[in-house]
Amino acid sequence: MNYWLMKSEPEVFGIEHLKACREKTEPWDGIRNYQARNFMRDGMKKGDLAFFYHSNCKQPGIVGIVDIASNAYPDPTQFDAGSKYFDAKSDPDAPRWLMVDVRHVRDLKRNVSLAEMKQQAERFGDFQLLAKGNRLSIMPVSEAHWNRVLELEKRSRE
DNA sequence: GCCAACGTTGGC
DNA sequence: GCCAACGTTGGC
Repeated sequence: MNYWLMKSEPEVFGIEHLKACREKTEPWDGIRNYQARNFMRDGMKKGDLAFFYHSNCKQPGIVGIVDIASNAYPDPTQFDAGSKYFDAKSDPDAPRWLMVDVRHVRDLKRNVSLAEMKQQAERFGDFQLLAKGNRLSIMPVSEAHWNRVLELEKRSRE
C-alpha cells in the first residue's frame, strides 16, 4: 500500500465537505497537471491512504486522512464545456485527464501545519511538500514521513 | 494583494 | 528545439 498527499483549497473543497459525504465517495476531479496525473495513473491504487492538505488559506496544513476508493479513470469534467476544468484539446477516445474517488477516513485531531513541519527540519527536511517552489497537488509520501506526521499530530501545539 | 517559482504555449 | 511571454499555484 502506498501513501499520498492531496491538496485542496478549503474555500473550494475542504475536508468538511468530504466529511459531509459520510461514507460516500467523492470524485477528486480537476487535476490538470501531468505529474499529478501520472501519480494517479501509475502509482495510486484503490485502498491507498492519503493526507488531505488545505492549501492557499490562512493555516496551510494537513487536516485529515482519506482513502483512495478507486483506481484512476477519466475525469468527465474535461469534456464538459460548462466546467471550469473543460479541456477542448482532450480527445474523448484518449482522455488526457484522470481522477480517483476518495472517501473520508478521519480528521486529524488538529491541523498539522506547514509552518510546524518546517520548524522540524530534522524530521521533514526531505519531505517533498516542503521543497522550495513545490506546486504539486498530488504527491507520494514515504511511510516514514507518514508516521512522522501522525506522531506530530499526537503532540499538543506549544 | 504581492510575488517567487513553476508549467504551458506558441513564434521562430 | 529554444525561449520569451503568459498563466497558475500557493505561501506569506
